[in-house]
Amino acid sequence: MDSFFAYIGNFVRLGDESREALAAVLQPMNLPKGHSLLRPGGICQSFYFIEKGLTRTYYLKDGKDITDWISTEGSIAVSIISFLTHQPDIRGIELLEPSFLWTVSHSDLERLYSRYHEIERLGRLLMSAGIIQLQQRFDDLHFATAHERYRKLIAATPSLVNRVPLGMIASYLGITQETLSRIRAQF
Amino acid sequence: MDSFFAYIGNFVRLGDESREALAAVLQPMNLPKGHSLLRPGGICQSFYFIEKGLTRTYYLKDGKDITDWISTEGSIAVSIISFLTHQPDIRGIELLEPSFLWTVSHSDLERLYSRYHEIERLGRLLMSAGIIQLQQRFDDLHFATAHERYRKLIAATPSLVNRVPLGMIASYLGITQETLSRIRAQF
DNA sequence: ACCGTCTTTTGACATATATCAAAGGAAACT
DNA sequence: AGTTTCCTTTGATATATGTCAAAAGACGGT
Repeated sequence: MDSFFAYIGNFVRLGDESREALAAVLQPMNLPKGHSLLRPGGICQSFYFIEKGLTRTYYLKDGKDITDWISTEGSIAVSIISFLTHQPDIRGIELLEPSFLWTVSHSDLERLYSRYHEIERLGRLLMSAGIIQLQQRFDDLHFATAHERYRKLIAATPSLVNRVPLGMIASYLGITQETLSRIRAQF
Repeated sequence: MDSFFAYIGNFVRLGDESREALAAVLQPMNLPKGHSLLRPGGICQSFYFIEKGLTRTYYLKDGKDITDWISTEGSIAVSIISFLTHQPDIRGIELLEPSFLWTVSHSDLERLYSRYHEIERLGRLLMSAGIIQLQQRFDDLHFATAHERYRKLIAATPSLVNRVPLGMIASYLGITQETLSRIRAQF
């Protein structure tokens, strides 16, 4: 639980009351590799803070499996559009490694938002951080070559190369597995 | 001002007090075509609600002018990373048509966030809507062809074709002007 | 109405990446 | 250890899009 609050601490300093209220809704989960947190086409009812482990968000497009996002220790896994709109979305979430997660349900979070201004602020800041992340990834996809994108990814999270199958990294970068294999072959 | 509050009303129903506090910080601006709301490399100190007119957010990459976002009547123009982080960013904002805008400064907004839980909530919901928009655009860039992206854009906002130069639409779609011209030539 | 500037189209060619196919390796299960 | 399944590499070819260049067209100011 400390790792979760350390993460939260990057965004806001909670008072005792709201901190305890938030702690009270956290659900610990210990799950095996391959476990599905959300099936494609379902509604994302919770977000997951990853204390230990690795997840990916993915979807199927024309029969191909596309990795949309990879979440590592100390970050959050969620199907964001579904979580925010409460509508089904094509994205699913699965564990790439046995993982220890803290779960927060949408309904609990809504209740906390209404009751605690501080937590509403936390929500705003988490969303803001999400926009920044997504915008930066968007810029990369828009105007960096596949080669540059791969270099940036391994610079940011070197361990992924050994933890995530090549095909998943490739679709995350917006290229095919074959192309990534060739990029890799030239350093 | 009504158009601004109509927009806000999509997200949250403000009480009288917070509504008046928000109204009090709105600054109307009437500006000519070509006016620069933010110079590339500057810090985005405000966001702009467009009551009438058209803006684009852009940046320079390797000497090329890239249109990052186009904002039309009834939406918001802002350089989001700079606005949120208070850091300089490569993006600038300019008017593509003479426009009537409502400006909200970052510092006013921060004060309102702290004072009114309702406005903090509004901020959270605006950020959430921003993530959804950006994610959908990201998905398109990732896995729709240039042809599909162009069709979607004109389906969503047909008037843009006549209001925005081709080169700007092309870079917004992530392709060159020549490619877009050719796409257009085949319907 | 004219001139200069900005915008769009068209052409020839180059290149990055995709697709299809098959073989080689590595990991997992019994 | 052996077998199945998954993962990665390599090859040949196809395709979408980019780049460079120049002409044609539209627009705005005087």
